[in-house]
Amino acid sequence: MTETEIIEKIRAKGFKITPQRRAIINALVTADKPPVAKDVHREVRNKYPSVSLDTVYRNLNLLAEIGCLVKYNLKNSEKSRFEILKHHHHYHHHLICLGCGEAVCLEKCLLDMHTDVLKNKGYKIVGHAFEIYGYCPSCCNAVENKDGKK
Amino acid sequence: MTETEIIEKIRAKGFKITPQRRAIINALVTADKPPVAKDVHREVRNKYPSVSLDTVYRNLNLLAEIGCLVKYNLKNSEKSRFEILKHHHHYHHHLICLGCGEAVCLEKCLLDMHTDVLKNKGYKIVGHAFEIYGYCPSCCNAVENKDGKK
DNA sequence: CCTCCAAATAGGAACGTTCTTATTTACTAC
DNA sequence: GTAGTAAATAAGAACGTTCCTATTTGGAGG
Repeated sequence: MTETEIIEKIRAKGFKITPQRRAIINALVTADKPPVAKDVHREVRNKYPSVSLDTVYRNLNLLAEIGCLVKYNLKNSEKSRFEILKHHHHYHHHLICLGCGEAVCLEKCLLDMHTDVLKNKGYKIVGHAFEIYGYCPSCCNAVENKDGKK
Repeated sequence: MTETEIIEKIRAKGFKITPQRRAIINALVTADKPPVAKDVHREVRNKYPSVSLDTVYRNLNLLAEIGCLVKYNLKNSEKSRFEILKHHHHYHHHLICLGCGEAVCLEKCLLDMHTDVLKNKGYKIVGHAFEIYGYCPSCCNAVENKDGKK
């Protein structure tokens, strides 16, 4: 997803385009790897020194809610990372070592993983979590426009 | 898993049995639903009023590391819940509403979900995360005893 | 161009969780 | 039993993230 597409989507949902918001989006699309909030904050401060960390978080979460990026925690309660959605690849699978915390990102999708990938990584699997995000029936009606927000 | 089995496992891994630890385990196995850390803390303080929250967290994380319970966050960065492993059901699947935050625990396993469950819940799915926990090849060697710890 | 209002912001407080440090305690071997 | 040692503890500081409040600002409509 390009910077322009993201800005268009924000506008379409009825949110405003602020200089801080632009700078945050720019930091995200130009990052080499999914940054943590502080990376984005540091980057944005180069241009706007008074931007608050809260503003960064608010915008990262907004972008996640409208489906422009995915937010994920590699290990339980480590810092969150924020990755702009390229193509339409909503899946995000990780193979995480409980010993050292190292995470391997898996490019393949769910079902393939079970058959191929897991066998070949040499990991000893002790558990997994699979969570699905969406809108429940009663929220679905209110979701089309900005009402999807909390 | 019973209280006795858990204590045996702790001993087998070379960790010590303290009164606080016993009380924490007891609070976990007698809870009706997976508690958050504060629930456990409140419960344990009835017996040992000076137990610190840190001690509760340290023990909950230890129990997760040795595979006696699962720790999970329903929505991104909500509080963690801690569930004693009954049977050998390592799977933990949730259907989470991005609108209201309500979570439905799914009893069925991964593959079934795709075919049956998702269709019938009336949720509009916008994404999911699937994370696998285990030990990487280089950690596997050091895992048999307490070296599996950080 | 002005006005107006919802949305966005900065700053700091609050929350959940982990870390640090100094002290105490459970187990082991004598 | 006693001594020695690694592990566990309490207390509070620190960290990542969210919330609260008062102020400012983007953009729609006159």
